[in-house]
Amino acid sequence: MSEERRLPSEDRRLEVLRAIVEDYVETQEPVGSRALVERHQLGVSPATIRNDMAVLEEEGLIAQPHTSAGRVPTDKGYRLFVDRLSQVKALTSPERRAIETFLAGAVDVDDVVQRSVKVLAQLTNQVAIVQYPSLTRSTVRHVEVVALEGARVLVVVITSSGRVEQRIVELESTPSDGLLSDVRSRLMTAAVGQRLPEASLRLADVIGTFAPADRPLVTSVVTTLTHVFSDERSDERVAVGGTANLARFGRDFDTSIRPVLEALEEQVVLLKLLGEATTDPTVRIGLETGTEGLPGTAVVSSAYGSSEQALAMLGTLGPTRMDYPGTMAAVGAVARYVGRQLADG
Amino acid sequence: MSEERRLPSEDRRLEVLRAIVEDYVETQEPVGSRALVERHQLGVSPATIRNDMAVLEEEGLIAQPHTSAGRVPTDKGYRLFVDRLSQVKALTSPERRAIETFLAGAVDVDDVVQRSVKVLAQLTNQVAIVQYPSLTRSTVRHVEVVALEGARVLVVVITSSGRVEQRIVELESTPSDGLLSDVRSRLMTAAVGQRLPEASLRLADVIGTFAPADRPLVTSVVTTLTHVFSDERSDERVAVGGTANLARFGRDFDTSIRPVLEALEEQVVLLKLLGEATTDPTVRIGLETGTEGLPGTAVVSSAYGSSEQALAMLGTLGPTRMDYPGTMAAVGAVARYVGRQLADG
DNA sequence: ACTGGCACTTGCGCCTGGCGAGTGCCAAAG
DNA sequence: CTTTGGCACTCGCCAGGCGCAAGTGCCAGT
Repeated sequence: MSEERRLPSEDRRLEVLRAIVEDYVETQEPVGSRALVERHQLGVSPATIRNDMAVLEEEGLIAQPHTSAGRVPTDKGYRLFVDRLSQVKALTSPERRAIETFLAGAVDVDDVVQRSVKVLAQLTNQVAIVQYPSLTRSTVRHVEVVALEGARVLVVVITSSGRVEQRIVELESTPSDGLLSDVRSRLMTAAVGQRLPEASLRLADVIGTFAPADRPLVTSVVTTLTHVFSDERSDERVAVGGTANLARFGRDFDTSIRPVLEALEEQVVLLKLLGEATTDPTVRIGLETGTEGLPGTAVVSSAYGSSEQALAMLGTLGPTRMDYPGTMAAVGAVARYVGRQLADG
Repeated sequence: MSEERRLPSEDRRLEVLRAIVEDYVETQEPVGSRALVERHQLGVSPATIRNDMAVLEEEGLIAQPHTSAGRVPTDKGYRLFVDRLSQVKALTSPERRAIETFLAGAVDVDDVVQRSVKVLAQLTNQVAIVQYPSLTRSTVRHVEVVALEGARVLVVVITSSGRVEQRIVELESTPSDGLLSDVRSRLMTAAVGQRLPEASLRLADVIGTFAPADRPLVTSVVTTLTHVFSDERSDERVAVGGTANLARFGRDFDTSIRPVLEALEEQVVLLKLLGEATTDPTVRIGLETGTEGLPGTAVVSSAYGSSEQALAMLGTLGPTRMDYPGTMAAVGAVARYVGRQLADG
C-alpha cells in the first residue's frame, strides 16, 4: 500500500506481473508459479512467487479463472503493465520497409486508407480500423466551378489531404462563362488555405461582393460548398480490415466474436472506439474503450496527420491479451507513414 | 433412372425431398421419417417415407451425417430443390417499402451501395456483397477539363450511373483558356453517350483534329481519360456487410467461419463469388461457387442496372442450408431497386 | 405399393474416478 | 522479516462406461 518508497520486494512483484503478462500473451494459458520461475530468471523459488501472486491478486492486478488454475492478468494488471512495465518496442527494419513500400504504391486517398488497413492488420494480427482523413480538419487547396450542360454546374473542392469532393448544382438559369470564372476566382481567394470550417465563414462574406442580380447563383454555389465542408457523413467514413484475425479472441462465436463483428459494422461505434485524437499511440483496455458489450477487448489508437494538424484516427482492436509493445509500435509507425503520405498528396 | 415418364411415386419422392429441405432449413437438424409425416400431410406412413429416402440417398440427393441420424440434403439435393421444387416467393409489402424508402434516402453512388449492402444483409440475415457500378459498362455523361493553378489541369468524368471520377494532370506549359474549352467541347462531342471502352477509341481520334502544336496537351488529357475509363481498380470495388450473420454457419470458428472471413477480405475472391452477370437471381451451391475452401456455402447473386445494360453484380453469401426462395426474392428486389436508383442519378 | 413391427446401430448426455496442475498455509531456516 | 520446502487440498479435465432415444433397414403381411 505504501507507494512512495519502493521496497525490493515490490520491485520483484512488478517483475512477476510483467512475466505473467508476457507469458500469458504468448501461451494464452493461465500461468502458474512453477512455470514462471522456469521461464524467467527470478532467482527465487515457486513458493516465494506464490506469495507475490497472492499480493498481486489482492491488489486486483491478476486473477485466477478457477481455484486450481494459474493466474491471468486483469484489465487493471494490463493497465499497469502498459503504463509502467513496458516500452514501445521498435519495429524490425524489414517491417518498416514493408509499410513504407506498400503505402508508397497508393494512387489516391482511398487507396492509402485501404492499404493502411491491410498493412496494419497484417502487422498486428488484429482488426485494423482506419478513419478517412477528416474534411473539417484539412484546408482548402482548390475550388473549381464548372458549367455543365444547361443550368447545371459542377462544384469541385480539393483539400490539402488530397481528397476531391464534388457536387452538381441545379441553377435557375444558365450562367455566363464570365460570371462563373469571376465566382471561381473570388471563392478561391476567400477559401484557399483555410481550414474548412473557417472557409465556410469566409465564403458567406463573398456573396455580398456580387451584384444583387448574381447573388442567387452565388448563394447556391456557396451553400453547396458549405454543405461539402461540413458533411459529417464523409468525416465519419471508416475502413475496417483483418476481421479474420478475430480467431485470436475466444473460441465461442456467439459470446465473444459476434458482438465484435456487430460493433465493427456500426460506424458510430467504430468512431467511439478510435477515441479522441492523441499524437502517440494510446491504449484503452476493457471498459476504458467506452463501449459495452465488448469485454476482453482493447484498442490501440493514434491520430495521424502532419505535425501541426491531426487529420484523423487509426488503430487496432484486439483481445486484452495482446502484445501491447508490438501493437503500439505498429500503430505508431503506420500513423507516421500515413500522415507523411497524405501531407503532400 | 427413367426421367421421361413421371411415376406417381416419383412425384412423392420429390415432395419428400422438398419437405426435407424445408424442415432442415428451418430446424437446422437432420430430419427423420417420423417427424416428416407429422409435419407434412404426406398421407403415408414413416416406413414408406423411409423407402423413398433410401432412393433419394441412392440418387445422391440426401445423406445422413451418421447412421442413426435423420437425413440432410446434399448440394445436389439443394440444386434440385432450387431448380424444380421452389419458386421465388414474393416479398411482403412492408419489406418492399423498407427497401424502397431506405434506398431512396441515398445521396450519392457510394451511399446507394452502402445502403444496399445493409438492407440486403438485414433482409436475408446473411452476408451481403455489392459491387460498385462498373465504369466500363456505363456511358459517359459529361467530360470536363479545368485549369488549376500553374500548368495543372483537372479532368473530370461523370458517368451515366452518377459516378464522378477526377484526375489531376501536370502539363508542360500553361494552356490558354480558349484551347482548353476547345479541347473540352471536342472531347464531349466524341465521348458523351458512349460506353467507356468505345469512348477511349473515339478520344484517340480526337487528338489528330488538333494543330500539331497543341497535340502534346491533348494527348496528356486523353491518356489520362483513357486511364480513368479502364481503371480496373474502381471496377473491382466491392462492399461487404452483415458479417455478424456468419453465426448462421457452424459453431466452429476455425473450420467454418474463419475461411469465410478471409475470403471476404479478398476482392478477387468476392468478384469470383458474385460470378457472371445474370439478370435474374442465380444460385450457386457448394462447389458451384468456384471457390475452394468454402464448403457448405451458397451464393445468390444477380446483376443490377438498367434493362439494356447491366452495371454490376450484387448478392448474398450464406450456408447452403438457407431459405433459397426468400433470399432469391430479396436479392432480386434489391437489384431492381438499385438498378432503378442508379438509372437516373 | 404400402404398412406395421422389430432388431440393430450409434450419437449424445450423464456420471464416475483418477490424474495433474496449481494453490495456500505453515513451520523452519537464513 | 523474507524466503523456502513440504504438504494437504481444490478443481478442472479426460477417459471410460452406461443407458437412452432417435432413426434406420429389412421383412412379412395386406
